[in-house]
This record gives sequence, C-alpha cells and structure tokens, in this order.
Amino acid sequence: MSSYGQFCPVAKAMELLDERWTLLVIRELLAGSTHFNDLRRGNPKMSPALLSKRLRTLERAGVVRRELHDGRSSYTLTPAGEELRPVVEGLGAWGIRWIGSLGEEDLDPHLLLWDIHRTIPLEVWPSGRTVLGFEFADVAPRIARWWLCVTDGDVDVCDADPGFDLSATVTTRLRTMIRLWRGDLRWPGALKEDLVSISGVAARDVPLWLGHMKLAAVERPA
Amino acid sequence: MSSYGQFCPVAKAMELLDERWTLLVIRELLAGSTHFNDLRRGNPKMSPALLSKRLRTLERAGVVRRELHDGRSSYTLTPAGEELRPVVEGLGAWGIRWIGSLGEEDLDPHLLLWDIHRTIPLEVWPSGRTVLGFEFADVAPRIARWWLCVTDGDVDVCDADPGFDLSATVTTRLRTMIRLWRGDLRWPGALKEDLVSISGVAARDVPLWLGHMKLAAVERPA
DNA sequence: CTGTATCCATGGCGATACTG
DNA sequence: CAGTATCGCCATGGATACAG
Repeated sequence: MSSYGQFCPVAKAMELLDERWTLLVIRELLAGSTHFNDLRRGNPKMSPALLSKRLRTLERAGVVRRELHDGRSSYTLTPAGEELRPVVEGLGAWGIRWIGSLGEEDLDPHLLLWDIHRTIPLEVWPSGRTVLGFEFADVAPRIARWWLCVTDGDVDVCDADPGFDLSATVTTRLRTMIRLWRGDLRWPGALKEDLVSISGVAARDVPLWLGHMKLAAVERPA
Repeated sequence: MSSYGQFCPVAKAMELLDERWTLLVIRELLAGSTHFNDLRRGNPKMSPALLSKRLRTLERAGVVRRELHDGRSSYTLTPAGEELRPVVEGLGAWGIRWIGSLGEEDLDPHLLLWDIHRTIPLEVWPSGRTVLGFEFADVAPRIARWWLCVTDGDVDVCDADPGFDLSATVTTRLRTMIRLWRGDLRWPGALKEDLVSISGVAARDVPLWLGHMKLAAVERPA
C-alpha cells in the first residue's frame, strides 16, 4: 500500500483497493459472506494469512467492520464499504463484456457450485427435498461429481453422493456449465447442440432452477 | 498479472486492472492525454519502463490502441477502454467521499498545476493574455512559485517567471490550494479565514477562473 | 472455526542511465 | 520526444504448519 504521491481521489482510492485480492474480498462481503471461512471459500486460492491481513487493512481504512458474536467473529461492510458496490458491479459488467476467454485455471467446480448455491432462485424449486446431480466430463474424477441438495429453502453443496434420489442429473463439460452460468451460452442452444445433457424426471426444469449469475444479464458487445 | 483462478468477471477484470498504476494510466487516457510524456506528467512517480510495460499490456488486452502519426506515437482508448470511464469515475467519487486525509507526500504542486491547466474553464477568462501567479508558503523555494499563462484559449504552466504582468497572485499553503481544488474547502470561507490571500487587479475573479476539479462536485458523507 | 506464525522465493517495481 | 536497458532490493504474497 505504498503511496502514489498524488492528491487525486482515484489514486487515493487505488492505494487501498488495488492490492491483490482486495476487491475480491469486498466482492464476497457484498455478496453477503460474513465469516472468515466463507470469505475463504469465495477466494480459495488466497492464503488465510493474506486474507487476515487484507481484512485488517480494510478495517483500519473504515471499509470493514469486525464484530464478535458469541465467540465467532463476523465481518461486514461499513457504509463506506457498501458504497463500493457500484464500483464492483461496474468492474464485473466490464469484465463480462470484454474479457471473454477463460483459461483452464479459471474453471474451478467448487467455485461454480459455491456461486450457484448462494444465488439459486429458491422460489421456483419444489417444496420438500430436491437433489440435483452434476457430472463434469473433463475434470479429474475426484472433483467431477457434485450434488446440490435443496431442502425447503436450504441449499447444500456436496462433493460426495448424499444418497438421496436424484431429480435430475446434468452432464457436460465444466467449461460449458460455466459458460451457461455466466450467460456466455444459452441453455436452449446448448441442449440442441448436445453440449449439455440433462436426465431425470425433472430434466425440463433444471435450466429454470439454476438460472444464471446476476452479471449474465449484461449485454455483450456486438 | 497472475491468475486468480476464478471465472468471476470481477476477478477476470482485476487480473488486468489491479496492477499498480494501471488504472491511473487509464485515468490519464480518459482525461485526454495521448502521448507518452503526457501520461508521464500525469503520473510523475511512475518510471518510464513501467509505463511502457503497462501500455503494452493494455494494448494486448484490447484496452489501448497505439498509433503512429508522423513518427509520433499516440495512445488512445478503444471502446473497451472507454467503457472503464464509469468505473474510474466511481472510484474517484468513492475516494473523495471516504479518503479525506492527504499525506504530505500527496501534495505535489506540479501535479496540481498540471491538473488545473487541463480543466480550467477557459470560457470565463478574458481574451488576450492573462497571467496568474501562485506562491506556496510551505514548500521548498525551488517549487514554491508557479505561473499560469492563459493566452486566447491556450494554457501554459510555468515554473519560472514568464515576465509578463500578473493579473493576480494567489498566496497560500499548498495543502490549502489542493483542498480548494478538490472541493474539500470553499473559497469564500478560506478567504474569510485568511487561509488564502489573492492580490492583484483581478483578485475577485480568481475563484471563478480556477473553478474546481470535476470530482469536487461529489457530495460528501454527513 | 478463526485465525497466527514462519519461511522463502519470486518478480514487481523503483532508480538511473542511456539511445535513436 | 519516446522510449530501452540494466540492476538490485525488498516487500508481496504463496505455502505450510500450527494454535486458541
């Protein structure tokens, strides 16, 4: 966080915000994560030491507030931090418009399921228990199969078979599933071209159940 | 520019944009600078090697376009780069609202005059030549005196006496002048409290001539 | 669960000089 | 004017282990 030697407000903002991981931590807080390990789950490649350091810096800067509730610490955004929402959303909108290509290293199934799990449109899922399976064709067997268990408004991500009956199973390449989630690819077209297949009694409902990430709605450049 | 290992558009955007100086270079391009040395003037503490590297990275990313006009290279933003304007403006608005305190190292008179020189409201200046002097009380003598020469829509910054008659001279601390320029402080109050004094025949017009930086209009938190 | 403590390698970046 | 070239430091941050 060394100084740029400028009085310009953009420079002063960037002194705090342009350090590696910082805005991604804020993105997680904006998304509603409040606990240390949730923040880690949203940024799995960030070391805990560095996360701790970033949180402390943001707290000193008045962007993050740390509180202790029955021995558990929780992190929330102050009004100053909350005001970074348009900036982070603007960066996301820009990113999805202009950074189209994803490298292999960007395709993390855990991150995909974690993101799906927290923005899923629960209101369109049936009541009772619904289990949705994923099978990714092109990743290591150990992390190729995932389950989403939705039980009366509660969502769980499993990387091991929970044992319940499956309402449907989605089979595709991880890259394809991520492109669908990001809105780079549309469900009808992907199904028609056999880029993805859905089996099970509730196969027709899966696209509706999953939806897209919020930024998927951003228009793309012509 | 190492990868975050995430498909999230915010993360992909930050892979490119969170490197030191990058968004400040883009800020300069958004402000209208097109030549290498103009970009340097806007970021005087950035080494030319690093500026060169950043420009190349941004060009590869499709954000900056480099062109040669009669042997002079010029840099302009592509549509993708131009679309970063709301992000940079958002960061500036956030910065001026929430990062109030400026360190001594942020108070660069050259940067102040350079910024004034390019956003000055020429339409309210008289026709013919007008010369405005600055005297900063609290900086090293070598960089304490500056002149702004406005000649029929052309603005020049001088760090040596141009020799013309002065329409007015502004005398104040550099910090105070910067606070006025940023809109942290208002001219009437500063004059009344003798934080700044203006001498010369056109003394009354100086606040109007100078105006403020654009972000000065941003409302501050209560 | 919520972090701290250490260690270490890397390479980013600052400084300076120089060139066509 | 518009950059390259070179050098070397040190801080950043990645990895891992461990602790209250």
